[in-house]
Amino acid sequence: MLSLGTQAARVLARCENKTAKEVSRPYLGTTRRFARNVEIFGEDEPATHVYRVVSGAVRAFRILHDGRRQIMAFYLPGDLFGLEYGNSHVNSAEAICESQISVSRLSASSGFAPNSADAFPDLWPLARDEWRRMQDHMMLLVRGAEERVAHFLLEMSRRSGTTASVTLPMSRQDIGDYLGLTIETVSRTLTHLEQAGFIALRSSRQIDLCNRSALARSSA
Amino acid sequence: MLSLGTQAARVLARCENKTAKEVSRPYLGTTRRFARNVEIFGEDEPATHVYRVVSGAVRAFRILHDGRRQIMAFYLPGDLFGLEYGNSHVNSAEAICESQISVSRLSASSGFAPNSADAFPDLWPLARDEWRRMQDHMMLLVRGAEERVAHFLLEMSRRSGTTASVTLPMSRQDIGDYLGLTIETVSRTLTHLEQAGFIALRSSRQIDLCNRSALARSSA
DNA sequence: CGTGCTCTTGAGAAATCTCAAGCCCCGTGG
DNA sequence: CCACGGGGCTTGAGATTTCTCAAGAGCACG
Repeated sequence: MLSLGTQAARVLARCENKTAKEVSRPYLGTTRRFARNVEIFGEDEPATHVYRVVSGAVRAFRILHDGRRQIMAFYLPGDLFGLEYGNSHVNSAEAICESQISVSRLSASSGFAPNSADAFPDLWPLARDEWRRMQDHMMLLVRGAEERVAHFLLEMSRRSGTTASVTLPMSRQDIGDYLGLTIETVSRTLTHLEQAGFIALRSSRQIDLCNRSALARSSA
Repeated sequence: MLSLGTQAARVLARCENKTAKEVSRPYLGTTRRFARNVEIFGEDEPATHVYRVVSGAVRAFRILHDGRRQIMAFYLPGDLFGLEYGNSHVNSAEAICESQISVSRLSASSGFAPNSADAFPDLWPLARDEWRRMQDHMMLLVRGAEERVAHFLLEMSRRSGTTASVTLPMSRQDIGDYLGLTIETVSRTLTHLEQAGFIALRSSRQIDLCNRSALARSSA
């Protein structure tokens, strides 16, 4: 069993209540614009940069053997992404809609050079957030369609910081590929939730959450 | 966007080709014995130790609202587990069968005290392995029953280092809770794989992999 | 006012789950 | 040595959920 020692423990403690959005190291990145469906990075590409969504939205995904696409995560404004545990990307990332992405190089060639003891507390909260999101996502994939969709709506609402209504940047296909459902099932489930009075579809991408507690019960 | 700087980049590079099993910091832990189905740590307990399986097998899981159990990971001899990103455990862990677990305290009170730059390369490969395993697991949950079971058998075979045959320490219920299937579906799928000549069930826990390539095709 | 894309809806097919029964293995005790 | 009992595993049949295939509706854009 490895021992982690005093300083690691202190660093862990320091990270504990810090979220990825609060990581406050200086920004060195340039902001780039990506059009809808344009690739930001691809699977197996060397992971040379880290990214932050300034505006818009991003999907990270993998293509399965049979051509199906599994979306591993959506990233919304403020979210960091693209930092890998290895040298190359395991997922591809694309802009879901017209997006501004802050891109910064991950290497010595940037003028800024903290030692690794400084970098560690930056990396750890990112890893933790990613891990938690993924763990929740995994739990989601073994539940019924209504639970998945209800949970998804609440997650999007929470993450976009809205209360009464949520604007989805992604298509039904994206939602389906994220939840492991077909677009038809996603659509039908939304219709059911509307008929139950839990939500109202202003338009297909604009959804009012009329009854959050009922939604939460559905997602439970 | 945060910058990671030179040393972090070097450290990442150093970690790149290191797996959890190879992490070589000194062991300080004492080896404890856990009987079948005995809890090693529980959800929400403070994460004060790190664990390594010496013999036996461990399941890490969460209980869902409705009483169902989702197994997040199995740990086999040589695997490290229980290291969390926060202060407390998110999963519970139990011995699947009679197991010896090496337990070491994760704090300053252990005599061993590397600085965090030393601890970082220990933590990072662990996080990476865990992340990869989880990502694969997630991809698995959106596929058909036969693919899930075939993949599971190959994974267990690979991880236990055997070639022709695999001995499963866990019950059908454990497998089902890991794969998001019922025990009946797991059982039926194994029967199908046997009828197809891909495997042979010596006993319910002892499975010969007669045709690995066919299995791999099934799991693809 | 078409055209193309996305979304919704329907009906039948397929996969998985649920409920129920029975089997197998193995340890225990007569 | 054999009957008994319990847990784990398998099998079956019908219910349920989700998928597939197909058609049509809504909407933005040229």
